[in-house]
Amino acid sequence: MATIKKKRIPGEQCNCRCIHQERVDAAHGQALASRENDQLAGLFKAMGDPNRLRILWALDREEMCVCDLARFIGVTESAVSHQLRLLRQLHLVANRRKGPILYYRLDDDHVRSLIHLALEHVREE
Amino acid sequence: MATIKKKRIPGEQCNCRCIHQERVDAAHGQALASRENDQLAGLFKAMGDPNRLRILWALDREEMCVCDLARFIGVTESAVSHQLRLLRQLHLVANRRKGPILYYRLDDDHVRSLIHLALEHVREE
DNA sequence: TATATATATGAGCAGACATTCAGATAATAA
DNA sequence: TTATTATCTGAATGTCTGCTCATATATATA
Repeated sequence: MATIKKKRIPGEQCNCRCIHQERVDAAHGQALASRENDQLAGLFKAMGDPNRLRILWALDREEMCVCDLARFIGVTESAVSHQLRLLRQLHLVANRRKGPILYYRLDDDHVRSLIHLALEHVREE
Repeated sequence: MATIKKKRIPGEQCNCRCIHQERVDAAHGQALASRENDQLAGLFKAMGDPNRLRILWALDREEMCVCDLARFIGVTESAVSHQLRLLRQLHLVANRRKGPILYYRLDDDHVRSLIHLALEHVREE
């Protein structure tokens, strides 16, 4: 019996594998909606950059302006501004204006909890 | 008074900004060690990919083999295997062998908590 | 008005990353 | 042994991303 050439055709899948179809079906049934999964991944990804994480960790203590944060993590204010925009869009940080200065703070208690929970995991090993 | 050209020299920073030096110092004093910050970011980043998140979410229900997961998320088994290696290294998943088949499962309850906590944040808006 | 400062934005680039393909291992059965 | 299957690994590749630079916008002051 000749080996069947298994080229993957998009949308199709061969059945010559050890698939537990009932598990795959169950997983599909329970899976998050694609949009929600992406939102969730987006949140984790936002927290998954060392510098953004430094920003969040710092803002957990007290509010800081862009200049402060730039000095703190050692990058340009532009870089910080770009990152803050992303964090703002995800409702992770918020700001208040005092004259020309914008003071940033954490926007959500979930962030705190997420960081501390993750820290537990990391410190466990 | 002529404007001073502000080229950033690595390691140096100008003092002509609205820096709240005491906040920067406090932030430095409280900051996570660089290594720990990177580990934490690594964990979030690992959870910050849509397909890896799908894997974790699925394994939260029941253990699955590589083939199942590949079929479930619609990528090659190779892709899943690469992702599982990363998740294994971070102690997010573990496996048990049954003959030639490796059954993967979540390795840590923190993962569950992290996902559900993050979901709360996402669903809040 | 003009000037200075704090922040934001867009372009461009170098490095990181997720995927696929081809081939290597590991386990099982004939 | 050989053949088959499940998984893993390395290389190649196209895409994403985080940074800097240059510039624009917004606020305050002279």
